[in-house]
Amino acid sequence: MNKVITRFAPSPTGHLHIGGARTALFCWLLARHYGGEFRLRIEDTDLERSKQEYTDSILASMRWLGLDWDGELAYQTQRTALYNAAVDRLLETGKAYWCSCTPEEVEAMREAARARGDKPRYDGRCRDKHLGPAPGSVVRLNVAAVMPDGGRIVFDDMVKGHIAVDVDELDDMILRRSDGMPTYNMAVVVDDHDMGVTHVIRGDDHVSNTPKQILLYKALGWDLPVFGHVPMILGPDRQKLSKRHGARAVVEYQKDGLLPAALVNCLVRLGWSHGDQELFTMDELIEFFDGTNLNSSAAAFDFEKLNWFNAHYLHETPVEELVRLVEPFVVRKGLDVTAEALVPMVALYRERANTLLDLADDMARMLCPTEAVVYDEKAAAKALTDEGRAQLRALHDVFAALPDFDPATLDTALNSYVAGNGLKFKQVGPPLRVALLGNQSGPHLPDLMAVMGRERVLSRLERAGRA
RNA sequence: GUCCCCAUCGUCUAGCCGGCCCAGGACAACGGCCUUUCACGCCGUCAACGGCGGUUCAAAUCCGCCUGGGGACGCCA
Repeated sequence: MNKVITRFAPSPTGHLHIGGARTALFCWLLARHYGGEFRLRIEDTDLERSKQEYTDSILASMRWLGLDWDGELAYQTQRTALYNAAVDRLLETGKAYWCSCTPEEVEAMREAARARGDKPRYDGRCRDKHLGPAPGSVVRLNVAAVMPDGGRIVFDDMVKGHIAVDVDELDDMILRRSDGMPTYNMAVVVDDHDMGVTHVIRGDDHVSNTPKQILLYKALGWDLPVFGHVPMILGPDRQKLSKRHGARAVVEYQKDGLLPAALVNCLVRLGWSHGDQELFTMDELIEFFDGTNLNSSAAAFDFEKLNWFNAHYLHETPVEELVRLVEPFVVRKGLDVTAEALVPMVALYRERANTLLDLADDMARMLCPTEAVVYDEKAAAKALTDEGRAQLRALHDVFAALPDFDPATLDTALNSYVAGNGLKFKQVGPPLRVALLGNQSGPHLPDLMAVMGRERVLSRLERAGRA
């Protein structure tokens, strides 16, 4: 088998969204699996909507996901000579022709076709006029010249299987726009051929472009790559993913404190499987992803499952690594802590957090000024009774007098206080929790207090104990 | 409207060259265990082959139709 070359070709008109990310992931994995190349190409021929900031954002998201690319980044706007040469060749061989119809005229044709119940299309009226270049003119493909006998365009899709379309369904599409820029289908074919792409994997919104592109390969006399059209990713309501479904862009997940490993794992399972296995390391993915076991039906994105993946990877991440990852989130909350001080806190909360943002929230609850602790209404009403406050005042003095402030000492002190005063633990535990963090959940009390430190604990007990 | 694609638990999916499947795994939900709280973890329960016809001794698996969903039809990509 020749070297496998795949490519991801986003257009810089927005951030990298999860659909594109999954396509990129599949392309990357296939290339890595076969020891081939994964190329990246920026499709910026739409001068109106393409923005450098989006290119930068897409690249940043790719790096964050761990999808590195081979060779130079290609920009279509810098490759116009290539497209022009191909269009000219088509013109010379009669496989393409100049068309002087205005957009309005073409739109009228489409309307007429629609009215007849036909597929809206260009009627080919300039095909035999032998027009030359003129301002406002475009170049169109001469389908009849490429496929004189009509017939069908057939191809075997890696994920969809056998697909066939009548040549009659295709019209003389524009290859070069009046501004001299190539159209999408033209540029894609020229680029994929020039870059030696062997496997074109993309979203299945492109299946209907494929016969058109195959026509171009034929017109140019080039070998076809293998096509693979992966189904779309839908929202939880099975509708097309849109803003109202929440985060779509990879950067948003990054901001929400998701781990790239979790997003990768979640995305790869949307449309691909390896038996019953759910969790994969990158190495395993590379080993198993060979282009088979791709699912041909659309999948709904499940935020809950992403959350589960994230919690899993978060719990697996070594504490030191986690500290490094959570630090920016902690800083963003305006907290002033050193990484060193964060270590025991992260260790304490790692298992109960689902995202880095959760973890930062937990840090904030421990580190904020005493007066900023927010008491959960229900918990406070139940725990901060007159009796509860009295316990807190007594506890304050017990803890203040302790020789050490480590978990063992605190555990003993707390238990002997409870036992020595003929109390039940639930008379002391709940008020203590509310005093410390404002709510009723969290780590084991002695561990929590040891990590928070005596000063903070006493200050919080003092505040909550005030009548 | 025309063309193309798709169809297993609420969701992601395994199975789909027919019998091993009165359909397996995971998320969610629910119940329990663990626990001085909350999580984590562990155990368990609920839950699906869209409909109708064929082919066959036998169909989730093959074929047809229907229904439903999606996509495309641009001088966007």
